Amino acid sequence: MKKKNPKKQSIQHIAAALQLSPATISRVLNNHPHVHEATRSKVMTMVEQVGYKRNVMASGLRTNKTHTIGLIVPRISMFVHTEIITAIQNGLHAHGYNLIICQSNDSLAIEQDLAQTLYASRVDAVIVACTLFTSDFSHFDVLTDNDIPVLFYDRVPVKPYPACIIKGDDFRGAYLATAHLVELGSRRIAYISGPMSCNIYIDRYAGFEQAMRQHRVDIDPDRIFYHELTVDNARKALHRLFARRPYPDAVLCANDLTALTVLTFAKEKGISIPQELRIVGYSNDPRSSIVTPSITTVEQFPGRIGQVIVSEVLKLLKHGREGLLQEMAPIVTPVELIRRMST
Amino acid sequence: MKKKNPKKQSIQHIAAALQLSPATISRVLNNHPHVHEATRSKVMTMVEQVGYKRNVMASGLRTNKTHTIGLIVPRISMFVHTEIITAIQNGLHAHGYNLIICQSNDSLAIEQDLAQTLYASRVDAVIVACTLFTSDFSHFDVLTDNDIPVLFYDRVPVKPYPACIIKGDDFRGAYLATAHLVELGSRRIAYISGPMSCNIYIDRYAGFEQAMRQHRVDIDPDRIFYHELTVDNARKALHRLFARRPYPDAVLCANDLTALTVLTFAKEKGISIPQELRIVGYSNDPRSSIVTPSITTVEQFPGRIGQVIVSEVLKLLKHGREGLLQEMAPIVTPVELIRRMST
DNA sequence: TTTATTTACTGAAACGTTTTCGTAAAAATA
DNA sequence: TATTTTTACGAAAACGTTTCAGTAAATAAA
Repeated sequence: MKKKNPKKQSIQHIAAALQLSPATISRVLNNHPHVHEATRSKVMTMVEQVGYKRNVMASGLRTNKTHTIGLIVPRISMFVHTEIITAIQNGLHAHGYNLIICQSNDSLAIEQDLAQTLYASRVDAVIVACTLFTSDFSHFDVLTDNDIPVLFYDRVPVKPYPACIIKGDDFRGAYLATAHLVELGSRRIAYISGPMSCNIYIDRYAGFEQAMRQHRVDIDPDRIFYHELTVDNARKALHRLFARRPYPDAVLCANDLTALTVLTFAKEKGISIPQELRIVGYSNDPRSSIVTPSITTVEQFPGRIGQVIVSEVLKLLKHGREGLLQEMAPIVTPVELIRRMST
Repeated sequence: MKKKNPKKQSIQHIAAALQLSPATISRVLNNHPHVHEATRSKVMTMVEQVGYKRNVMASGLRTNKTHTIGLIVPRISMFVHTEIITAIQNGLHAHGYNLIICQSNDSLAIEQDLAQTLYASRVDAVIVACTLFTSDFSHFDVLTDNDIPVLFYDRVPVKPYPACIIKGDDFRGAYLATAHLVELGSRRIAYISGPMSCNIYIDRYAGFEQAMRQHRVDIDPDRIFYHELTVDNARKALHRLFARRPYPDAVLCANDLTALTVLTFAKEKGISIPQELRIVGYSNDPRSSIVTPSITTVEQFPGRIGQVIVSEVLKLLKHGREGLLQEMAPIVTPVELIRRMST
């Protein structure tokens, strides 16, 4: 049973061994009609026997299809992205596609480079979650101009762009979270947002604002912060917030890392959660549920987002770009507020 | 500045436009010697102007190099793997390589399929962290037989296999953890291990055993469990452990998820940590540090493991397989015990 | 029976590179 | 000046597949 040195097997070797032409082998392999049943099985057994595997470079060169999808994401270690990527990877694999995963590290320069690289690889489609700072999207033109469909999710272009767009309902998520705080009685609500160059923070701010206005609660600009959502930045904001009284009675955070940082800070200062300060995060990072007290947050259902992405990508691959033109309206996926001990 | 319809650009179009032969363009693009400086710059400006990007399928077909590395991993969402993958991806990208990431979902059948697929894609090398249940490795033969180097990490073959092997010092990690517990006074130590089909659990058990023996503490077989490290399985084990007295006074867990489950269980039962029960985990999952009490665990330095993997892969790519033969000894990366409140 | 249609296959070109071999022209050497 | 060496480039083959156009045989229709 040991196949020693199977060596490079090509369609031609099979053809020669069977006294057939390469064309026939190819037809068998691609399930083309007009091939005799006897030859088909003869070929298949030989293919099995020598362990032939199609060379995707050769076939890709000929057909202009790689059966490979490119993915650009800021960081695969961010919880929501990890979950979404897992769903995408499993879904695409089930349909015979490979996935090339790239990380931009939230650097625009790297993102630009990656778009070029993925074009060079002639992937069949590209899925992108942008950098925090991507406001110009022309580096993706090389893809769209060459009929490689592009699909954005989560962090998507704010300006119109000829691509499929899938985003969470960030407006609603922030709206629900804010309304929840107000209904519990909070009035001095602080909001720690990400940079407003990114659609998700624009939308979340809008949801926050609308909830505040509808409930006739004033927004204190001194309690609003816009910056990259790192631990350091969160701590700086907290020092400002608790520099003088009155302290805020709630902090709405645009991600869970920031919410966790607020919780740690509160414990250090002896501020009781939720009695003196309520905390809400965003994304339902697993850490938010195991910490004490557990943190109220907004679930985005990353697995479902991944499935939507897969089905949209497959649609684009099947119908080419004509399907795109009418489908320019962004697809918005639902969110849900998860109430926990921090409120 | 708008480049409308740049259309498929090939080396031949550039050649035609410049009255040169494709060979010359190729030489310029690959920095070959013996090309006149004037023509070189002429070609480069034209390449820039029309936005030409090499078709890697064509060049790959010719050179048998794809500049793509395959990665097979049980789940990208497992913390250690997420970190390692991030390091690998960044490291390889810096050297001009793409990464195709695949998940086996801990299924041997999928892993076998993926090995085939990656061979079909003619990746330049494959990096693998095996399934929990991979004990036969012949499905990777298709790669090694065709001179595609294979590199295993973390979960590696237990039998000799012609591949580069990189593993954490699981023996030492478990030894340190166990010795730590014994030195604190624990004597009735339970150990929740993963299935013994996998090298990491074999090694960890050996480390546990050696520490127990050296400190002359008896191992009670009723307090040892071998199973997939899920929450459900952990809870079953805990029910058995706490079905009758005397209760264990420490639980050593082969991963942090299990340690977290033990912690939750103890809180439910009103068992005080660490006074009545000490807990140690493995891997330093971020959750283990933010929970109260924080959990003592073993740090594996995933970022460093990723760097080692990258440098070994690059070595293999540079020297081909001859370097492999002498280098068959596994590379072992260090670990460190992190003491926290749970002990 | 003859003619039209279908079936089963082959030959050859094409996809876009890289690379070997060959050959002029230029430069160095005699 | 004549000869050798070096430099700069072109022609063409090759990588392994797919597919178009074509053909001989088998089958169906007339």
